Amino acid sequence: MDVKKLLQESILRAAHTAIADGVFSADQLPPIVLEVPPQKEFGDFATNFAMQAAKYARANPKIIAQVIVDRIQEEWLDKAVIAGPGFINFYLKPEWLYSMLAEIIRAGSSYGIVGDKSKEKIQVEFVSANPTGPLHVGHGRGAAVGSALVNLLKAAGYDVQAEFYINDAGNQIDNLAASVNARYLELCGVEVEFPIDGYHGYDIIETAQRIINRDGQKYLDISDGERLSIFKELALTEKLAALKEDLEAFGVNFDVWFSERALHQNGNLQAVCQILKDRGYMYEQDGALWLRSTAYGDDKDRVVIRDNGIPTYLAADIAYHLNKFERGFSTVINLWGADHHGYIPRMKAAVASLGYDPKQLEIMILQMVSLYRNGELVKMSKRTGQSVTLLELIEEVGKDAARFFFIMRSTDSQLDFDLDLAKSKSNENPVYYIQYAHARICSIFRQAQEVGIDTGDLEQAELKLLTNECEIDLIKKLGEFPEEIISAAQERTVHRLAHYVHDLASLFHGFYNQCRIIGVDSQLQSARLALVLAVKITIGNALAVLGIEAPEKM
RNA sequence: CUGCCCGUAGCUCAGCUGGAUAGAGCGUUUGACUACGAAUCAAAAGGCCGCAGGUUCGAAUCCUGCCGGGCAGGCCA
Repeated sequence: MDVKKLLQESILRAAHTAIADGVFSADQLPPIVLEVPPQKEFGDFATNFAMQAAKYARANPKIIAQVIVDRIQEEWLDKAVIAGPGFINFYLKPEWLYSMLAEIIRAGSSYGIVGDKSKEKIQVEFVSANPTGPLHVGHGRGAAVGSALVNLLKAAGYDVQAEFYINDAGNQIDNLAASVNARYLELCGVEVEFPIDGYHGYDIIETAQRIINRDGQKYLDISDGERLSIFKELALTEKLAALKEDLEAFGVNFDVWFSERALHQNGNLQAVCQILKDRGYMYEQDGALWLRSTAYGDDKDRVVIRDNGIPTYLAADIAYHLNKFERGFSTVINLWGADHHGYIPRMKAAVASLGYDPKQLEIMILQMVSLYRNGELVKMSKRTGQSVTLLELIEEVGKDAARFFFIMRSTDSQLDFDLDLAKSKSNENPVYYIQYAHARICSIFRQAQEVGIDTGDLEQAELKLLTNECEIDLIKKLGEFPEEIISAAQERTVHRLAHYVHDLASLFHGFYNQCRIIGVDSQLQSARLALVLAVKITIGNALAVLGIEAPEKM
């Protein structure tokens, strides 16, 4: 079925036969990597196996290549030739393309859902923004990449859970309460000083106003402490709801919303400290409790419980990660903003101190996002410390364009987000370029139906009539989708998929302009409809992973 | 000062565990709608892959040192 696998097996067999024949000797063989050659003249697949094997065998790569070529004979293989410094190029008989195409149509919406790794539970924790204000564009990158990564890992067969860690304990929440309190008093005509670390965002005033609208000035009569604690809960509930709403509008959903406060209330912090003490990674000094994170490569040890008895953020985080691993995840992936990268060593050290392999905790750092409008950087407000909110961004450029722009770049690179480009509904926008391909295909099928063409059973069509170069290229590209999913998932690189689907759309548009579909000879017409259907399926499935709509019309 | 990320075409960026002539989009120039959606296509121009060493059959890719930009370095989160 899978030609690539067959080919790998053949190469391996040939190598073993050659060794058995005593042609060359090697106590070890490199993995057989097959790649699509950079140029078509080099065939359908190529391998550098001979060059790699040359190292172990201490022989001339070209000779090893020759030995292998001499020993490969398959009915589906047209020829294998040696090229360049020792590549072996394989030219396959075209049938494999057609059976691949038929299989895509048969698989339909499950094409690209590969493998079954459901034994492996992976958790992805992302966004986890403080519920103290609206999400901004930086969170947008995390939200888009995180949700796409979840989809990608699911497509690759893993059992995946998306989680949001709610920072509903600690300083920032007290500041939130104090800020709302100050705004409330202000609006009630009471003169107050705004808290130094307070949140200046307009949304805080709105929250205070809503409290007044609902409950009037009745909170003026109670003590400051009581009022603060009531406002804390009110604000938290409201901010959290707003967060969920914004994320849903962005196509982002979580399986679990995990409360930090719950960790405190359930005694998880004390418990984890006890475990670390027992394991010898925690000690007392200057009245505080320290994690011996230097034992696992951190620059210095870290305070976990302050000398005033209040736990640091790290304490909750350690308890949280222990909780994650106790839930049975073999891999835990955290998406963090670049400003948190300095936190990695201590977190890894904490995981190691708890007896887990730090490799089980993968931390993906997303570099900063800068917005550009009219070629100029959109500066963030000094006073509120906030840039454009995610919601504003979605309203301005649309969910799909925003997601695509966040996803299309490597997370290691800083992102220059061009607002004008993202919202232009024209040829310069890569999102619409891809969606247009999908809509165009849907239009073709509408058209076909109107003139009474039977579009059922297309996998039965005479696919071997597809012999144009652009048709062949398109089929090959379609066939790469499953392995694209696998490698993107392995490398946690969602942007690869964005590039793939763009390339696919490009090949489709080229084909479309060159080959007439409706109205040609009816056998060829069916074959081309089949091809186009497979493109629609693949684009649709790829976009689904990215969380982007595949429209029927635009 | 130390750590992490980045430096590739005018701009924004790909380039997978080292491999064949370094790619894409935008922008620029020139062409293609009296047949399926021109939000499209075809073609051209455009590169000491930051610099300097090293590793080897072979380096944009790996190592070291510089240079430039971003982000961190709290008993804040």
